[in-house]
Amino acid sequence: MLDMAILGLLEEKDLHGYEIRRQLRDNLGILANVSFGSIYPALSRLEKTGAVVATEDQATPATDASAPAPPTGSLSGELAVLRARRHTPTRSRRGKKVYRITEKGRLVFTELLAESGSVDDARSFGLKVAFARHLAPQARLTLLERRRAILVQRLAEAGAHNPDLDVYARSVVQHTADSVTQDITWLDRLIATERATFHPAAAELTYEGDIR
Amino acid sequence: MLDMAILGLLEEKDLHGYEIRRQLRDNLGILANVSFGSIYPALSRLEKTGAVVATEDQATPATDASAPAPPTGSLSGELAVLRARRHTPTRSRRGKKVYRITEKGRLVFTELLAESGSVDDARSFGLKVAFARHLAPQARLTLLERRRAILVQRLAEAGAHNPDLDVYARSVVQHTADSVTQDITWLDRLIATERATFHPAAAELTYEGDIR
DNA sequence: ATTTCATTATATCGGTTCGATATAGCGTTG
DNA sequence: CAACGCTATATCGAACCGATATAATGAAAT
Repeated sequence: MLDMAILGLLEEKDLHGYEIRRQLRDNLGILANVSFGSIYPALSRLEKTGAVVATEDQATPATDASAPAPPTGSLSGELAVLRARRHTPTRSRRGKKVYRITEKGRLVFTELLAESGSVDDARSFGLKVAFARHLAPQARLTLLERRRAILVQRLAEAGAHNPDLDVYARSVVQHTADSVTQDITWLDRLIATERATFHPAAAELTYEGDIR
Repeated sequence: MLDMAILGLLEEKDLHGYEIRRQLRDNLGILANVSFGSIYPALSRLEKTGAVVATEDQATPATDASAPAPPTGSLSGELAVLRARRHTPTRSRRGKKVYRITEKGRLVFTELLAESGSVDDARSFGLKVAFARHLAPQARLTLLERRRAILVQRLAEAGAHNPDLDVYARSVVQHTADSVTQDITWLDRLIATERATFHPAAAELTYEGDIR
């Protein structure tokens, strides 16, 4: 799921891991404050499958420290340099690895965005919606309806609130149900808007029709 | 986190894995439909640390099939029995492993419930609230306030919604923020009730006072 | 009667995410 | 110039999920 979001960001411009996290955090705020422990493995995955390529940070103007053995005079200094080298063979001086999306990556992104899965989780669904502008109107509508169906079903199954629950359990269950209800309302608004823009004229005719 | 919930259920009565899942699903419904891939490892964990003990299913009244070599006359029948025995050396006939909470388990439960962590995640927090009746009034209040503080901070950090977001991203972010706001409102109600029951008389005096 | 099916029941596997931790370069500020 | 905070990458263990395998049981269908 993170993969999709990362590819979505890289579609706009090349970024490195730290920036990706910032973008997610700053732009999508509450929805996606993702850990580095997720970001970097995700980038490795994507690189391994060829969806992205890691390029060196070309912006290394001042203080060229790539000399083989800078005679610092300090032994510990030299050792530190070597240790750093050993640990970061492919990285540039600043240690920035800028990632660029490939053609395959663009394909993968489209697939991930359009695939039927990843709708059960609120987080994953939210991320999909956040990048829904890359979807065809039809696929967008389908996505929203699929999520709606899941929430409705979940609400129905939870159903009749158990009477032998104490105040706290009942309260939290009720509140969760209310949240889901609000989610559905939100989806209904989105779906309505979506339908209106899709066929603005025949809106009243095709209304409530043959959904599969 | 699951550990706490499981111990909470076992505090009421002995249960086996399948039942634990059902209880969570049926009672807490939407909030906690937990996978078996979480339940069974959790039970193993708890057993390993001695928080629970696995007992045999003693309820095997009718059709006593524990005879060493029931003369079924059918060879395949005998073989089936033996194969079942081989695969389930510690399990009873039905394969049920009923878990009972230990004294240490009760202690662990109290600790898990009272610990300051596991409040960032909506799920974990929900589960804690669901078992909040086992908490002291003070600890209960603290739990609710801690969660509230986190949500408020999260909302503040998300802050000024980015203007250069498209309709979809903006919509999902806004909706998420609304949900969090509703969560806070809910918490406020709970906190108010909690305070009222804690010191019913001085409610108006200590009102809006020295929260840490 | 027996096959078939749904339910009950336990268990493991691979993959994803998180939180914590380690490391280090860099810029600002005291 | 030392201390601090931000930028930046990376890895680790633990938790959880979804899928899958296995098997016993009971009821319904044939």
